[in-house]
Amino acid sequence: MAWRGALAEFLIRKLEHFTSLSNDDKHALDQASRQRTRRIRSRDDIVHEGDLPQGVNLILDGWACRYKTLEDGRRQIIAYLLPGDLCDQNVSVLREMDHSIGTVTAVTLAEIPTETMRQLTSGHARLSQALCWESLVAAAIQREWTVNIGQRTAFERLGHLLCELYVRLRAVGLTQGNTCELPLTQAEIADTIGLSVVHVNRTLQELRSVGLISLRGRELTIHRLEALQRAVQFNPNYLHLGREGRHLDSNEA
Amino acid sequence: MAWRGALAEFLIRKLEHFTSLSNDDKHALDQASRQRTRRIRSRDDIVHEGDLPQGVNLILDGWACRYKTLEDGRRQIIAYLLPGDLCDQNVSVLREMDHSIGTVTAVTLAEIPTETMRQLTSGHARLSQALCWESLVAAAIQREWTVNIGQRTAFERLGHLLCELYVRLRAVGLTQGNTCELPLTQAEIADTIGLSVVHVNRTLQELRSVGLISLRGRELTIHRLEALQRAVQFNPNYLHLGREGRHLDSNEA
DNA sequence: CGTGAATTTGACGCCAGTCAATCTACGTGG
DNA sequence: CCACGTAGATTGACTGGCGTCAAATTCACG
Repeated sequence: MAWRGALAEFLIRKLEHFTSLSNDDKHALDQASRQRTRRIRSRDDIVHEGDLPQGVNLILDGWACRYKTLEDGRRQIIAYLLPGDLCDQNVSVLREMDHSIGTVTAVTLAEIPTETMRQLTSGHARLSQALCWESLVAAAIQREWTVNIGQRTAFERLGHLLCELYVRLRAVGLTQGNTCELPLTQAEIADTIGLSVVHVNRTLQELRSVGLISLRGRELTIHRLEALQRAVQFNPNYLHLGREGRHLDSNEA
Repeated sequence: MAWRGALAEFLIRKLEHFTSLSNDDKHALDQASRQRTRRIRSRDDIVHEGDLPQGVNLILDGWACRYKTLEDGRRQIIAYLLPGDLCDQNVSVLREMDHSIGTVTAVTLAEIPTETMRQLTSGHARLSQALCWESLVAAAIQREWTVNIGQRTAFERLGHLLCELYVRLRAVGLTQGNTCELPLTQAEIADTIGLSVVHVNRTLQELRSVGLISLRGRELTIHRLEALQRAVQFNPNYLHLGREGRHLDSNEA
């Protein structure tokens, strides 16, 4: 696999869950990722609400999140940005960010200029569709979060979140067997699923005590993924990882 | 105003909150809306989860909603689609709908074929940006709903929803003074903001008793919009209605 | 008017929040 | 190498917002 080690490695892996890309596509993506990279330390802000949107950010390494803060300090984490995730392919048409983006761990990201994005999509039809797919999936995840927070119990919410993160990490090759990293504090989890820290703690213990997961340090293990999925009604269809663009595939690669 | 009465009237009005469109742009939009229109009766489904996505739907008249149902019957309304709203500009790259779309009232919609959309965006740069803006705003609304359900109290959630719907309707000219239609049952409101019907009922009474709103039949009046906005921390910036594309404006219209 | 849907009300219970203390892990400086 | 400081995790006691159940009332409409 020639693209292991490419800066855009995780993005390429993710997009290949939709369709296969040509070497030319992959090369173009990797080149775009090399123009300007930045390293941001843990728990720091990348973008502030109110900022003028800049070009597209691609997470190369580490975890970040979108979040919004209310006047009285309540905070909601709106999305997690994992390696291979693109932030805001088209935000540049907006004048002002309506939320912030901050890091969870130290993050390396590629800043892809708007113009480079334009070239990428206009010159590579397949790639353009794959990028479109990636932004549709991001929207689908946001919708699923609405369902998760709106309808599910604490137990289901938390289990659902863990399932999603595990499956998304697996899609980019960041799991080892049934374990993956989970660099979130319980306070961050709480702000993600609309619960208090105390209740997150108790619910985690419940998930552990029924033998579904282990969580020690920053390492999550899901012992029985199928069982967990059933218990929390996690249906991965919204992640659209089933090579839905397979009718577009060619053998050129 | 030449475009009053155009089928795409509401969409045009909405897009003009972003930038001004040329007569050519408006004409193209209106033509696209005339190719195929459909009428769907109240409380009926337009699209089912699992369906193959079809072309783009434009709501010409009436209210619809996106929703998702869990196995045990719990339902979450994920978004409201109001006149002028486009559903899924690019879904055709997905193989399967991950949620359903149903009507709230009787709805008239225009089905715009994928190919027509392509022509619209490739031949009209300004329009293309405006449509991009509209889908970014839809995503921003979805994020705000996550915040709303995740962090706010029942009182705030409900007030916030009412503010949003009022402001969105006003943006397409569907308000009269400080009143607008609200064709939702309390059960639908409950499934929207993650509360029980009973509690929605009590919270509505609370909003009425403090003199912020009236709601009789299908008619909502917000007596003191500013006060309501403050009381529920509604900040309309996420709707991006401030002509953020104004630097693109020309005088050609 | 009759009938079912929608709204409203009351009583009661529980899930999850709050407050506050304790424990643990870990990095830092003496 | 250990004392100490701090962030994060955990626990217990208590509270309250919101859910559930069930009945009553009003509304919409044929």
